Amino acid sequence: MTQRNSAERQEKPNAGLSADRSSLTVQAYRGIKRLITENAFGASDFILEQDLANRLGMSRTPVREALIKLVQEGLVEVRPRHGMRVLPISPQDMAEIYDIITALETLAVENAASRYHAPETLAALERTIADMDVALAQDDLLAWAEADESFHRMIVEMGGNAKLSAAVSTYLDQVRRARMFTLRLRPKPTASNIDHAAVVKAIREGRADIAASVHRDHRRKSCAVLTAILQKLQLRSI
Amino acid sequence: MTQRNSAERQEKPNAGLSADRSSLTVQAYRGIKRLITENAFGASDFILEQDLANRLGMSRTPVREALIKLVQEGLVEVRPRHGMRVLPISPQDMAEIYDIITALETLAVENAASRYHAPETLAALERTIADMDVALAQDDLLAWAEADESFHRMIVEMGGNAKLSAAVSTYLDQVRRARMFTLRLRPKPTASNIDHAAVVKAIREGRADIAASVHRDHRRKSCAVLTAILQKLQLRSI
DNA sequence: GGATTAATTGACGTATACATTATTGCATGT
DNA sequence: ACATGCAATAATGTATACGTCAATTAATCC
Repeated sequence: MTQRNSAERQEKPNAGLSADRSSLTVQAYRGIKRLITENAFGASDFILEQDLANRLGMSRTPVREALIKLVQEGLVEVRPRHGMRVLPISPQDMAEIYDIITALETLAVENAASRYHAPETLAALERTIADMDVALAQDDLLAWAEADESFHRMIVEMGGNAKLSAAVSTYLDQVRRARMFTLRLRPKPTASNIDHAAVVKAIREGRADIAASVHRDHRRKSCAVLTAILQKLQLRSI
Repeated sequence: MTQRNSAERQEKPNAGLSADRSSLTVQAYRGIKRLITENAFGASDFILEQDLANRLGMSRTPVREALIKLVQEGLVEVRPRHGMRVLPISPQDMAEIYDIITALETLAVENAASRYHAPETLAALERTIADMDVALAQDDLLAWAEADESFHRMIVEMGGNAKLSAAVSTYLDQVRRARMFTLRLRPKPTASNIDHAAVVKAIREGRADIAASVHRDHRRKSCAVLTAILQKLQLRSI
């Protein structure tokens, strides 16, 4: 009778968050993704499935399943007898991905401006702008990047298209490493918040076309800055 | 000893295309996708991993790996003790996906108009338009749909952003079933080719903004027609 | 008789075993 | 010394084994 006592507390509301309860496959997925963002493996060296399995304390099966997802999300590459590696990003990749992000976020912002938003939502949005200002004043670029990403995530969410949010999130993951890399190489992003504020204003006023065009410009500027840096450094890829 | 004979001929140069040489996982992927588009399983009934494995003549492992991909592409759903099923599409899903497709294709068309294209490319493009006219004249809606999809695929390719092409393709897969379903329920799409021709003309002339806005309108009209049908039929989902 | 609980079933998640095949290193011949 | 081919090695792709847990059925209690 190894059945666990049915009196055990139900954890339905917490289901998604409790790390233990989730399957090894998703633990592997999260684990590998984490290792990637923490740059635990030097760019462009290959890691074998078995090594990942050892490191994560599980067998190859869930690792393989996680890798399939990560490959499809464009985060890693798997070469049959060499293992997995983080996909390097060339300036052109960067440009292509940013093009897509720009189009998708612009759509989201356009939709967001056509919808009603609770005052708290808009307040939260403006809080991220304030956070960015503070971070910038303190020269805390990491905090700035985090707040910036929050802002973008929030306005995309406000568009009300879940599939769109998911897609944008995937593409942001693809360029995160490159963005972090350039964070200290780019001029202080002081102008960003002017754009952000303008977008929020347009959303508040329901001016979809203005919100869209401001946001499009905003992203295009970012893209230009980042790709320019990558190219200047003569880096074929990161 | 059911292992297949190792004396089998090498087909390296043909690797990607020969069905035999490709891994069972990709065979499973293609096989299941094919079964879906051929509507081999009635919408909304669940199929177990083992059943799929039997049907495809392989073990559960490659089936599971294929399912992970299909889930992530938004084509199917897997419920732990019920099996896999084709994801039903509600009118709202349809609208959300079309919104994304519209944004992405519009970007591609805009890019396409800013690039040079070989005369053969443009000729091939116009051939699909002719094909659609012929198909429509003969009331061959299936041929029409195929040519229409070719047209859209080609202009997206002409944008020159590979990741963008892949993304659009994924989203088109998601709505293909619904589109096929409505094919005979919608008014004859006679106006489509007017739009298509206008897009090609704008691309030829390098007028990115015109190409973009014409194409956006084109897709929005399609979306409106299709979602209207789904709603009229009171179908909560397909 | 209805509802709650216990037993049973069987599908899934994961680990492991195994055959295949690419890569690496070595030996051999020119 | 260099290229070529063969053997050894090792990582992968796939199958299979197995424990776990959810869903269903049987059984018990009020």
